[in-house]
Order: sequence, then C-alpha cells, then structure tokens
Amino acid sequence: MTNRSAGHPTRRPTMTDVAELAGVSLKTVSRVINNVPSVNQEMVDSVLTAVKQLGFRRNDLARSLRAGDSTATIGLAIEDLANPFYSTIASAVAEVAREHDTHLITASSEESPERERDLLLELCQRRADGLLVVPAGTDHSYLRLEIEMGTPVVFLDRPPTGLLCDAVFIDNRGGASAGITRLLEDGHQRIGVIMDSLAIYTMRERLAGVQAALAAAGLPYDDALIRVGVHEPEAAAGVAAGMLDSSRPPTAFFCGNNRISVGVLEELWHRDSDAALMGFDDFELSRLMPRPLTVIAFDLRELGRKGAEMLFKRIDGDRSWPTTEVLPTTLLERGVSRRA
Amino acid sequence: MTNRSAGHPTRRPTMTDVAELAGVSLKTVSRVINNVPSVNQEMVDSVLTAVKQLGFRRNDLARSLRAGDSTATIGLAIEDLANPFYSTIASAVAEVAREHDTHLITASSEESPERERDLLLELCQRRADGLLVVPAGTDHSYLRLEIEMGTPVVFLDRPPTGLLCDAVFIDNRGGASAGITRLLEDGHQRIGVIMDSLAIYTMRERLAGVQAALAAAGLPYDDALIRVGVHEPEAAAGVAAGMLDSSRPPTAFFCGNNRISVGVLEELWHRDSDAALMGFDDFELSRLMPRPLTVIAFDLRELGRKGAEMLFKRIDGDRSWPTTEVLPTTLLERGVSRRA
DNA sequence: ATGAAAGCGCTAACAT
DNA sequence: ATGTTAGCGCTTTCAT
Repeated sequence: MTNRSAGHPTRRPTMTDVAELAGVSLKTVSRVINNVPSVNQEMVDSVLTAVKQLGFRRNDLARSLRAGDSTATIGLAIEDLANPFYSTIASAVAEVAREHDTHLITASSEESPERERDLLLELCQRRADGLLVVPAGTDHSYLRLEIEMGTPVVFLDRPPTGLLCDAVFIDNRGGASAGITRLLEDGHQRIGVIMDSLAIYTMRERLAGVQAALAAAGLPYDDALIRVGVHEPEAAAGVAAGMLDSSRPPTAFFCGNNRISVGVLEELWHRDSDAALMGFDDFELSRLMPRPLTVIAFDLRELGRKGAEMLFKRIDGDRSWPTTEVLPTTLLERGVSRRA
Repeated sequence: MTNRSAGHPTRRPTMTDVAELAGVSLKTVSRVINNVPSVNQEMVDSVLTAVKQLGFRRNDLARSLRAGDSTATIGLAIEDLANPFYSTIASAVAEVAREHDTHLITASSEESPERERDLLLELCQRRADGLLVVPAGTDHSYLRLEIEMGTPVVFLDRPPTGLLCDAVFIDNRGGASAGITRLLEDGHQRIGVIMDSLAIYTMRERLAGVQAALAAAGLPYDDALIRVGVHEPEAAAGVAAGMLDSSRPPTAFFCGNNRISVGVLEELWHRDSDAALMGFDDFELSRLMPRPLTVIAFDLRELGRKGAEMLFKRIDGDRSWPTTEVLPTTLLERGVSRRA
C-alpha cells in the first residue's frame, strides 16, 4: 500500500505518546479515553492534559481490529446517488444508521452488476457490519458466503437472485391493480399503459397488477394500448402521441414510473388533451403540474428505514429465518388548477 | 467495544489460516494476495486454492492500520442527503472518489453545528484520508489541528469560519447581479426580491449582488420590495401575494433560491399574473413549469468534482497555499407554454 | 524466492 | 486502582 500521506509535519500521536507524556501506563490512557469510571481523578487530569497538548485522537481502525468487533459501519449499494429515488433511500438508511451510532458508506454501481459486486465485496473487506442492497445485478449468489461469514445483507425494492435473504419491497402489483381499478371505476374503457423495460422487476410486477385488474373487469386486452421498454420522457411523450392520434384513442393513461408520467403529462398539456393521467410513483413538484394527475405513491423513506432496521436486528444477532416485508401504496390526487 | 457479531457459525479466516492450509508461510500468502510477481507459480496455485476453499477475504482494516497509511476513504459532511442540492454534490464527489479508488462516507449533520463537528472528528478518528465539508456550523477552528495532523479539508459552497483552507464556491454575487441586470434591461423598474435568511452565506452574497446591480442602475431602493428570512414556498407565495396586492406592485420577482421560486411561481400562476420571474438555482422539472421563468443556473456536479479534486491533490502531498475557486453561473430561460 | 520476527494502535485478560 | 502482556490481521524489514 502506498503511503499517501508521507511528509507530514506532524504524525498523529498514539496512546503510547500520551502515556509517556502523562507519566502513566498505556492502559490507564485507554481507560481514560474510554471513560472507565474506576480511575483516579489525578491521573484522569494528567492524561487529559497530555491528550490536549498532543492533540491525541483515538484511532478507531485499531480499535475495531480485534476479530469479530464492530466497525460501526454499514454499506449501501445503489445505482445512482444523484437520482432522488436512491438518495431518498440513502437518507432514510443514514438516519437509522445514526440512531445506531453507525456510519454509512454509500456506493453507486452506476447500474453495472460488476461494479455492484466489487463494491459489496470491498465493503466486506473493510468489515462493514452489514450491507443494504438496491440491486442492479442479476446474480447475488456470491453474497451467500459473506452472509455465512457473518455479514448480514438486506435487499431493498428488488429481490436478490440466487440467494435467500431479508428484503423489503413496495406493493407494486397491488398498487398498479388499485390504480387501474380506479380508472375503470371512473368509467375509462380504453387505458393506454406505458412501461419501462420488463427486465426491471418492478415493471414486471406493475404490469402484472395492471393485467390482473383488467382481467378482473373482463376488459378486452388491446395490444395497441400497451407499450413497454419506454425509458425516456421524450419517448413516453411520443408513445402517448401515437396512441392519441390513433383511430381509437385512450381516454386515460397509466404510466409505469414518473419519468414516463412527466413525458406523457407534457404531451397531454401541449395538445390540451383531457385524457386522465395516472402514474406510478409520486415526484417532487407533482402538485405543481399544470393539470390534474393521480399518482400511486409509496413511502420510500419507510423502505429505507425498514430495511435498515431489519439489518440492525441481524447485526445484533438475530438468526431467524429470512423475512420479506411489503409496503403499501396510496392513491394520491395531484396537480393544480388555475384560480378562476 | 461491544462485540456485535457474537455467535457466528463461522469466523472469517485469516492469512494465517490460509498459510496453514496451503502449507506456506504467512508472508507468501500476503505476497500472493497482493499480486507480488516474484512468487513461484506452484505456491501461487496452492495459496489460491486455499483462499477459495476457506472463503478468505483480506481484512482491509488491518491492512491500513500501519501509521500514515491510506485508508482509501474520504468523508463528506452535508446538511441533508435527501435534499437534491446535497445529493448532487455527494454524487459528484463519489464519482471522483471512485476514480481514485476511494470510498466515500457521507454524513448528514441535519443542520446541527454540533453534529457536524462530531461527524468530522469521528471521520478523523477513522483516519479518513481527507474531508469535504458543505458547512452548517459557524466555527471550524477545531479542524485546524486535524489539518496539521495530516487530514486535509476542503470546503464547498460556503467558506469556513476561523480557518483558512481550500474552498470552492459559486459566483453568487455575480450571478445575482447579472440576473437583476437582465431584468432591468427588460424594462423592469420595480423588482420584488425575496430571500431566505441572511444568516446563510449564499443569501448574503446574492443579496449583495442584487444591491450592486440596483445601485449601478441608479434605481431607488424600496424597502417594500425586499424581503428576507423567507424559508418555505408557502411563505414565499404569501410574500409575493402581499407585494402584488400593494398599491405599487412589482413587475418582476427575483427569488433567492428555488424553494422561493416555486412558491412565487405557484402564486403567479394561481392569480394569472404576468409578472416576470427569475430564480437563483435551477431545479428539476423547471422546464415543465406552467409559465416562463429564468433561472440563474450553476453546475453543482462541477462544484463537487472540483472540491474532490482539490482534496485528492492535498492527499497526494500538495502543501501549497490554500486555494479558492469560484464557479460561474448562467442565465437560463425555462418553463413551457402550451401549443396553440 | 521464501520465511521469521517485529510492530502498526488499540483493547482484553491477567496480574499486582 | 493501576500496570504488564499478549494479540487482533496485516505489512514490512531483514535474513536465508
């Protein structure tokens, strides 16, 4: 390992240095630093004086070197910290971590399964006490060994592959189903459904919910009204435009995520269409959108919190069978209208 | 320190275990693990076999225990990871960190100076190689010692107090000045100015820019048109409403940050006012806002990247005099209008 | 090319 | 109540 901090004016003092200056033993310094009560007040004073004089600061790396000791660190692997979806989760996880006096190392995989793997294994090398994963990869069997070695793992939002472990999900299927049902109740017979790639677990679940609701209503299945693999808002706008321009246009749209919602919304507003809009996942400023829309909302912070809490239970020794928790969704009316 | 992982079925194997199983010395294992070339191929093989069999994973804590060695970790202190402003910075910092094979520990102070201080000192205890700070606190002199001890620090967005060190800022003053100047060029004589608390450095700078531009234009200073200490969108809407309802309403608004912009925007839209709107700081979906607005934009990722790069220069041994960098702003026309 | 021994900074076990 | 010793898992002299 290269010494990246060569040539410092000062080297950080150690407990030995403090002990020497204070004229006490190393162990006494250790006791004082760790607030062990049974220490003579005079010694405490002289140690603290020496600590201040030298600018001593305990080396926590050395402290947690002992085998099996906690490093007071957990790791979180996400796809992209700049995305509000992930940063909201990260923030909630950090909050729980703080409650447990634990630091959080957040690592972005940039959607690369290899990077995700490398990151998680590196976190194991640093002896993180546990790991949270919003998976990007498609095989997580390599984590089995790490879990056996004592590093618990909890998955968020998406299930692991090739591995059984704790996880927290959103009720994608139920939410989508409820959304479609609402649209049907409102009298819509032709609903345009626009989804991102079905390679994404949540999209498969949401589509399944859509189909279940349509089937339950006995509505004829119209291929022209379902489009998957739409990734960008612009593409979503285009798809919506195409459907609206067809001979039998939809009277409502169901959007698989909020990027799609935004694209469709823009298209509807531009052409002053009064088609209804429902989107999965709320987004910032949705209440400011220039026309009414309904969103299937869920509590992302709760997802992060629940997952982190499950993880800390494991860290604290819980060895029970892996658990899966599913968080509910809510239908929310959003968007503003101008005052008359 | 409590042993939080007591009772594991397996304990993580060490290099000694690997050496024993492979029938070689500890040092040979170390060489193989660290890809030292001068090792007999047979030994390499037997070591790797043992590594695989035991599920060995090097303990990076132990590795970086040696004094002065890098921990390949930097720390970032921000106010709130859930806020896109900070998560964007964090993401950019993480990106640079990754380029340097370094992990990032991001800690939210929740706007508490004490927490900020605790966090930063804890990061020093874990021997982070360096620290980035978007400061919440008002005294950072305690960092001087840490810097002397070899932990470089770089400030982002706001300057340190009681301490001289590297920093990267946005050109708040120049940006605000340019914004006001543009409004004046557009013929506006009465500009409502709404700011958050002047306890915030960036607000003071922006207000100074506003005042400079107004003074340069020789425009009379009207107290009724300047309001500071506005923190919430709702409050901003209220302030805008008050100004608009006055006997001499403004024809344009200048908003100190995007929370204020959103509040004012909503008010303008509701009452169908055609007052011009200019806001400091772009925001997601600004181009979807239901009326035109101009934003003073800046590159937050660049702020994070620049700061991180300065930090790594220090970590790599740069001991030159502290530097301050100021990033430019741009005026951007935003908002959409409905198709005819 | 390989290995034995020392030590990184700290804490736990065991004296005194 | 205080100090001594050993050892965490690894890397680094220094021998061989």
